[in-house]
Amino acid sequence: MLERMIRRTPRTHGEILAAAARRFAVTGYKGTSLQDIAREVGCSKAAVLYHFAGKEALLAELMAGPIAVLRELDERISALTGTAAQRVAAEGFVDLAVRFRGEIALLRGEFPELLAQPAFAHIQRISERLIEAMTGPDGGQDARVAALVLLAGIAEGCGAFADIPDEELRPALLAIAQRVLVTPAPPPPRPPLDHQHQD
Amino acid sequence: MLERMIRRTPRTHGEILAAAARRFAVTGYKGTSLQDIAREVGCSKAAVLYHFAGKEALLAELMAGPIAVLRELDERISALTGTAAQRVAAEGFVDLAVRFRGEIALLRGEFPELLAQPAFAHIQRISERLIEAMTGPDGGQDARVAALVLLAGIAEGCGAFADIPDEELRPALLAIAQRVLVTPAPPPPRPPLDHQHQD
DNA sequence: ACTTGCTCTGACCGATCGGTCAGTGTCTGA
DNA sequence: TCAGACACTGACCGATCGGTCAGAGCAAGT
Repeated sequence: MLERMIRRTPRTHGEILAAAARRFAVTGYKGTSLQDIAREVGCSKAAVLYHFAGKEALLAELMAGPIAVLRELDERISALTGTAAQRVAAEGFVDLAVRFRGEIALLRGEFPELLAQPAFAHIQRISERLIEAMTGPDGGQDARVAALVLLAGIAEGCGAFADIPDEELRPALLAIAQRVLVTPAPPPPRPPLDHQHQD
Repeated sequence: MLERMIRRTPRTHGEILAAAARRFAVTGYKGTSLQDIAREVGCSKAAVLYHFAGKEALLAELMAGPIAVLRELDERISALTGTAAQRVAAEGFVDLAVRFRGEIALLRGEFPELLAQPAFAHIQRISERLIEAMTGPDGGQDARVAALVLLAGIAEGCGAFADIPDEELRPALLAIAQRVLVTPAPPPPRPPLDHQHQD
């Protein structure tokens, strides 16, 4: 009887996931309804719920990649201290941001609330440790401000650089990180000629 | 007869506005319902709608201050070019961010969608011009990335510094801006010793 | 031909959203 | 004393949200 929406090729898991990512990136997580995603795919809302346990499950699967890398980075940093931790944190986060900029962009600044959800609770703690590491051995207020501005700027901004290939964006962000992070005062007696040294 | 919620002191315009700002700052604009605001004030949702035309009107009034300053900054910049525009843009935006960090924080990264609303359409254009000015005379890709990361970092991060007084936060952010923004290569004939030139 | 299992549908659920409305208590000036 | 403005209420509206459900269509196995 009702043949208007006949299924010729079944929708795949990944097809829906990609559509969700596209919508989330445009209208944010909260701002995207399951109806929107279904419309993008060309199926019913119920079909989306058939493939995924719920809206949260969609987001969780979308973020699984970057979250795994973030945890890995956290573990690597926790074994370090001082400038070593600072450098690894900055480089690691830049790498992560460049590689997963699509995923990060789709959160759009809804971090605070999304992180409040129990499913992402540990991310909150990791990003705090990341900022602490980026703050560096200096530990002063200026260093803390610099670390947070850098982290937020990269996280929030990297989604806007869709037109820049990875191999160009990464060094650009790394250069910014080197400039912005407060490194401890030059320890050896040395004329502070310029601001660009340290590997 | 129904005296359970007797009004002893009428709610003022400002009282509701302040409550809305508090809630928006915690749960974001979309994430805050009129019910939430009413609960914070201690009145009914209808009372909130009595004082304000709608949810949008609340946000508009809350953002009127920073928007006015932003427009003023835009006008000041439009009369300048090159490094002068770059410096004024950076300093002006830092001032704005410090002064209105509460208001900026409550947008929480919902900028993209909120700016899409016609009421804030001009803000979109202004921030684009601000980035262009911050990019500076260099105009290269790296300069553009630096400008956007700085802008996003300050906008997104300044809300997190509620514990730092204005007179400390301002110089800290200005120092970051000076470090991050790509200034034109030293103009006089000079050996290009390091890697910071490119047009 | 019949069964089984997968994919997907429209209809429907309760909750919540922004917003409207008729009416009610309180204060104030005439 | 009373009329009117003001501040505010609970009830209610249609829309939309995330999510559930019984069953239809279809392909493959037997």
